[in-house]
Amino acid sequence: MIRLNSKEYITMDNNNTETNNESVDFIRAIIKEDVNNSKNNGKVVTRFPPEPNGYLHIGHAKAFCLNFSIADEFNGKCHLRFDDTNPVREDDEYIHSIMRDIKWMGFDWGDNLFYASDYYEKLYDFAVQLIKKGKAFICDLSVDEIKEYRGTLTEPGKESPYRNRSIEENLELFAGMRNGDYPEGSRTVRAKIDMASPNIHMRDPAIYRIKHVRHHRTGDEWCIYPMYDFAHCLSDSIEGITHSLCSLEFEIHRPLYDWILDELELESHPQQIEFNRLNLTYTVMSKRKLIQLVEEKKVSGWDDPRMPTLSGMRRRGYTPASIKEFINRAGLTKREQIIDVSLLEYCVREDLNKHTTRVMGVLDPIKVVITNYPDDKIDELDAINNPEDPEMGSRKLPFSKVLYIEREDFREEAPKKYFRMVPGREVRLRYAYIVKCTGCVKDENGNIIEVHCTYDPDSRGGTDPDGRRIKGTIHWVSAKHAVRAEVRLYDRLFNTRSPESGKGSFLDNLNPDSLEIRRECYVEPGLANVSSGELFQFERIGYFCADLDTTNGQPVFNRTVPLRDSWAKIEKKK
RNA sequence: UACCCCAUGGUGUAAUGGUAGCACAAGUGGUUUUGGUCCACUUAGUCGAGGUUCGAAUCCUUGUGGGGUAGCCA
Repeated sequence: MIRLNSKEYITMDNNNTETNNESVDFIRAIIKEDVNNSKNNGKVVTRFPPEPNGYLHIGHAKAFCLNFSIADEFNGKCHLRFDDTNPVREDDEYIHSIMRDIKWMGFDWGDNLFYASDYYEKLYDFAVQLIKKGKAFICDLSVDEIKEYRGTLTEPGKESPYRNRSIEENLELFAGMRNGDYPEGSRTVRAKIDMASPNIHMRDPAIYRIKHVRHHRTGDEWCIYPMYDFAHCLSDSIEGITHSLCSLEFEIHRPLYDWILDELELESHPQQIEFNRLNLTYTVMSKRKLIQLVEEKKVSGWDDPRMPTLSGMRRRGYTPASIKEFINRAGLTKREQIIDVSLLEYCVREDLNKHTTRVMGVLDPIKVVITNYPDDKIDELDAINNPEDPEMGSRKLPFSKVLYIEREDFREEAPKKYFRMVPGREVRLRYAYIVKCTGCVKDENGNIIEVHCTYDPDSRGGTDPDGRRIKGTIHWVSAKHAVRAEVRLYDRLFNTRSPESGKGSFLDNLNPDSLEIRRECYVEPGLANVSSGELFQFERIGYFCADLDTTNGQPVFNRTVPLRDSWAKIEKKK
């Protein structure tokens, strides 16, 4: 999107710019309205508030793309705030990975880096204020008792016997809690709201608990920590957030969010707006399940290329542009969304098609001998780097008597519509020559070990001099010049559309064939010294990304996504 | 069973009381030195019942279906 002025927005890839009737999602509509009404003096401040207890996945990407993009579109700011209010689950390791992933996606929080733990002192003071107002109390009920007193979804709760302690006593006990006088679990601070509320979150919710646990940033300074519901709204308010965007499951927390800010009579009262989480078919997204995959070694780690984490997707070869495009296309509403992974795949292909260099690589090699080609001759042929972008130029490819082609590109008997290498027929070797297959050589077990053909010297470059139409074109590499490579073929991690639903464990739905490693692949010589992260299209096969495990002269490629394959569809139908 | 939210082709999403459109997926054909890309076309939708209105996907009532909520997690 391009900002025209403070009120009007158009998209570039849409040529009805003059009509300017592009629809916006409901959140942008609300914010636009607020800006038009000069609410918050027309300012927009959003925030992305991850808890540093895990790696970011594409669902988080939706949230931070939203927050950063909106800030950008409305000339505002987006804060990065680590919601580090529960020291038992959090660690610095995650802070680094989260910042890395957000930067990789192309967003910048500038100076606006915050931690909820920076506000512990302020938050403590706010709790004291609430106590002084008679709106919070120290409760000595145990976890089990609190649960019992809370009531159920259908029955109201009972008031805590400690609910009517004097303000003085509450203040004294709270100071004691902070001072470390009491063991964990012995007391909590609770907001005094309404034990009969139909919304359970309003039944005197805990706002502080005792944890004698070292915090990754504040160390041993504190042994009481604020709960999410208390810390989050106040952190938002302290930072002057105008629109606090979160996912749907927090909808029911909104009355509490507002209650706390109202009781404290804070000037800055951000508006919480909830949106739908992003879910993908054939994928699990919950942090718990992703941890399980890592811990039970179902994948190699958080950055396994099959994981929906940003670090996994980066390693797999997904680009930030393709992920953003996908998120934009997925949309934003209040309905539960389960998006087909095929849309994600479409978005990567779309981006990679435009930008990656074409190369030739043979993943399942079989030797081809051009019987009428001179033994020692080496030809240099021109190959176009990207037909979508002439500016990417061309490169030289060595050609010689012995080549490798894909095993599936040769058949002794051709099925209908098969136009690759078949005895007696012609096929084009891409950018090289038209060759005629003359037969094959088998070992004692009947396995084909070599294919023979003759070439037409007049067809250099792959042209057909006398205008005969050659339907098939196949890729190849010169055996003498080829570089051996390892290729890792990834498929979806699960073989059911919603691996999280159904009877058994989601692990029952793991796809046993989600990773296939091919160690004897041959790629064109220019790929000998690729560096990790480089992206390519292997012609006729798919998009590949040089893996972290690549060492000089020994490339390892990850398949990001295969090319669409209409031949596979034809074959499947039969 | 209480409260809250949601309901448009297979999937996702527009239409904000006035012609139900787009994308992905699926299918058919064309172009092609990648069975890729690109192009054209086809299939397919407003959860049900009432009501308001000249007119309802949109507003109201109600039913049904899906989701969320009973951490001293976020």
